[in-house]
Amino acid sequence: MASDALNERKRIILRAVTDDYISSAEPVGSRTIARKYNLGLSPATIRNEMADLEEEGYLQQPHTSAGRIPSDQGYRYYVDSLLAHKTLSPQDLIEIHREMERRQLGMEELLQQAGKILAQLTRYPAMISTPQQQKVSFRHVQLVPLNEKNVMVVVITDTGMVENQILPTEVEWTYDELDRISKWINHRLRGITLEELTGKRWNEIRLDIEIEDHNFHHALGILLDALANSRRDRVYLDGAANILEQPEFREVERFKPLMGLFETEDVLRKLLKPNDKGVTIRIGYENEQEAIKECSVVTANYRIGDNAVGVVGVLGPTRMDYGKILAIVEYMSKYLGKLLTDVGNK
Amino acid sequence: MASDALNERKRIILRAVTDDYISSAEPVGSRTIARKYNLGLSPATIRNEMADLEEEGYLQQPHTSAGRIPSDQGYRYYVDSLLAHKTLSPQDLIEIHREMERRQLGMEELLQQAGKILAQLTRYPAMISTPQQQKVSFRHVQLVPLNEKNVMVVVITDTGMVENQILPTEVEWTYDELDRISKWINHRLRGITLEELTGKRWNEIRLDIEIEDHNFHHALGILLDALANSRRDRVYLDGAANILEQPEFREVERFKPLMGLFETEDVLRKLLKPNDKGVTIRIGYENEQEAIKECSVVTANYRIGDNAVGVVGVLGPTRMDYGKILAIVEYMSKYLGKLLTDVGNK
DNA sequence: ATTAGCACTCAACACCAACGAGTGCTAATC
DNA sequence: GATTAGCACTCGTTGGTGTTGAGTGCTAAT
Repeated sequence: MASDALNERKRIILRAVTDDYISSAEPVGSRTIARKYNLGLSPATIRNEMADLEEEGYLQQPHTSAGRIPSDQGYRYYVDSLLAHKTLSPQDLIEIHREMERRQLGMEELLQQAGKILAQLTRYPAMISTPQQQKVSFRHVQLVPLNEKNVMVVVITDTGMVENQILPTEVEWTYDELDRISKWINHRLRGITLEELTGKRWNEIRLDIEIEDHNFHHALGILLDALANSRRDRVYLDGAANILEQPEFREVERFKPLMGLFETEDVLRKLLKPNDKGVTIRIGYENEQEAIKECSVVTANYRIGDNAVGVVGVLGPTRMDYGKILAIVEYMSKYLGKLLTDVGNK
Repeated sequence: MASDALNERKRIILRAVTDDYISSAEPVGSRTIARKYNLGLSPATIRNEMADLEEEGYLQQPHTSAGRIPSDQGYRYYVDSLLAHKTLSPQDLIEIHREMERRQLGMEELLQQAGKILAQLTRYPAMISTPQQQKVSFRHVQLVPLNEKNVMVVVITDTGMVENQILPTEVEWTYDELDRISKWINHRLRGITLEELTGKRWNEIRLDIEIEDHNFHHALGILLDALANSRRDRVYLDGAANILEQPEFREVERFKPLMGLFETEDVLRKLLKPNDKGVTIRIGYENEQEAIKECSVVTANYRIGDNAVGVVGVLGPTRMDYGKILAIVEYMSKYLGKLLTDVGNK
C-alpha cells in the first residue's frame, strides 16, 4: 500500500526475511536476521524496521511472540522489486534436453514429458495445457464407419494433435462412401482454421456440402458442434504428490481443497489461461480459486510457430523459491515451444 | 488358519465386529456388541469368543485395553463366508443409466464417465483400464505427412479406440503418396488383430510391403514396434480425493504412498489385471504393492463383445463396505461392457 | 456353559509448570 | 537524531502428572 518507496534498509530486511522464510518455513525473528545476514545492524534496529514493515502490510505475525512472515503483499514486492534473476544450472539444462529429446515423441507425449521434468526440477506440481486450437488448422480429416448409426471422425491438426469424435448419422455408410467424403472434405478444408470454420466461412462450405452430398449435410453440422464443444483443451498434471512434502500441507484438511482442484481439469485449465505477458506469477489472494488462496502459481506461455498458444505452470505454497521456479518455468516454456514448432510445422 | 470351521456363534460375532468396525472405524468391544446386536449373550461370553477369534487370527487388538478389529484374515473370511449379497438400490440404477447414456459418448469418454460414477457411488477412488488390445483388430489406418522427416500414423480399432504415433522416415512423403499407401495398408490389414500382426502373419505381410513400396518397408517396421510399445493401455482414475474422507488417512504420511501410486499409471495398470474370475477382491496384504497393504481393491472385468477385456475397480481402506462396493463394481462392469459392445461392434 | 464381579491396562485428555524465542518499549549511547 | 542495550512481557511448545473411561482377562458363582 502507501507508496512502494521502501528505503534501502527496509528492502534489505524484507528480502532477508523473505529469503529466510522461504527456505526455513519458520517465522523469522530479528535475532536470526542479525545473525545470519550480517547487515551491521542490531536486533533492536531490525525489530523497529520489521514493526514498520508490518504496519505497511509487507510482513505479518502469526501470533504476538513469534517472528515475522511475508504477507502476500510482501511476496508481491519481493517478486517485483527484490528478486535476483536466477538462471538454470548447467546440469539442469542438460537434464532437460536429454529427457525431452530421448526419443521421437508425439505432441501429447512431449507435453507430458515436459510436465514430468518440470515437476521433478521444481519439486512442485506442474501443469501443462494443450495449445488453444482456435488458430490451428486442419491437416487431415478421416471418417470411418463405426456401426449402423455412428461414424467416427478423426481430425489431425497442423500442430500434430489428433482428435476423435463419434458422429451419429441417419443412414448407414459404407467404408468407401465415407472415404470418398473424407477425401472431399480434406480437399475442401485443409489449411482452414477451426476459428474460420465456426465463423462465416462455414456458410459457404455448408452450401457446397449440401450440393456434394445431401445426406451428409446434417451430420456434418453436428460434427462442427461437437468439435466446438469437444474437450480438445486438455491439461496434464504431474508431480501432484510433491506438494505433500511442503510443511504447509501436513494437515490433510489443508490438502483436501487442492486435491479437489487437481481432479477438476476445468479448473486447472482456468489456471492456465494464456496471457500477453510472457511469465505470470499469481500470489495467494491474487488467485481466483478459493482452494489456492495460500498458494502461488507461476505460468508461462509457450508458442507453436505463431499459431497456437499453450501454457506451462507450477503450483506451490506462497512460500516458494520464486527465483528458481521462475527460471525453470520460463526456460521450459521457450524450449517446449521450440520443440513443438519443429515437430508440428512443415 | 486352522480349519475355517468357525462355529455359528463365532461367525455371528465375527460378522458383528466386522460390520460395526466397517461403519464406525473404531475398535469394537464386547459391550458394544452385546448392546447393539442382541445376540442374547453377555459381554463376558462375547469376550471369551473374541479372545478365541483373536487367537485364531481373525481379530486383532490395536493395544491391550482396546476393542477388537478384524485382521486381513478376518476380512477374508467375512468376504468369503459371511457376506450377504447386496443389490443396487433402484435410485442408484437409475442414476447410473441416466449418467452413462446422457449423450453419445466415445469410448474414452464412456470409460471416464463410468469411473466418475463409480467414484461418486462408492465414495472411493475408482479406476478403469482401457481394454487390452491384443485381440483387437484394425479398422482403419491413416498416414499423414507431418514434416520432412516424420509421418503421423493414426490407427482406429474395432472397439473405436484411436491411437496415434509419430513415425520417423528417411524420405519426404507427399500427402497423396501416403494416402495411397494408407489405402493399401487398409486393404491389407483390415480385420487383422494386433496380436497376429506382431506374430507370424507379419512376415507374410512384410514381404508384400517390400514389393508394394520399398521405401516404406523400414518405416513400417518401426510403426509396428511403436504400436507394440505404445501406451495404448491407459488407466482412468477418478475420485482420488474421496480417500481423504477416510479416517485412516487423516495423517498425510499415510496418504503419501497412495498419492504416489495414483500418479503412476503403470502401477495402476498392474492393479487392474484382467483375470478369469468375474470379480476379485484383494484385501490388505494380498496386494503386491507396498503402498496399499492397508487397502482393499475390488475389481471386475468388463468385456467388449468377445474381443477385448478391460477392468474396472475401486480402492478403499480394508475397512470397506464390501457388500455395497461389490454390488456396484459388479454391476458397472457388466453394464459398461454392454454399452461398449454396442458402440464398438458392427 | 454362562455370566457377574473385579482388578488391571492403557490411550486420551486436561492441567500445569518451565522454557524459550521473540516482541515492544525505554533509557542510555554514539 | 539514530542506534542499541536492557528488560518486562507474551505466548506457543514441551514435558510431566493425574484422572477418566473403555475395555480386557480371570475367577468364582450361577
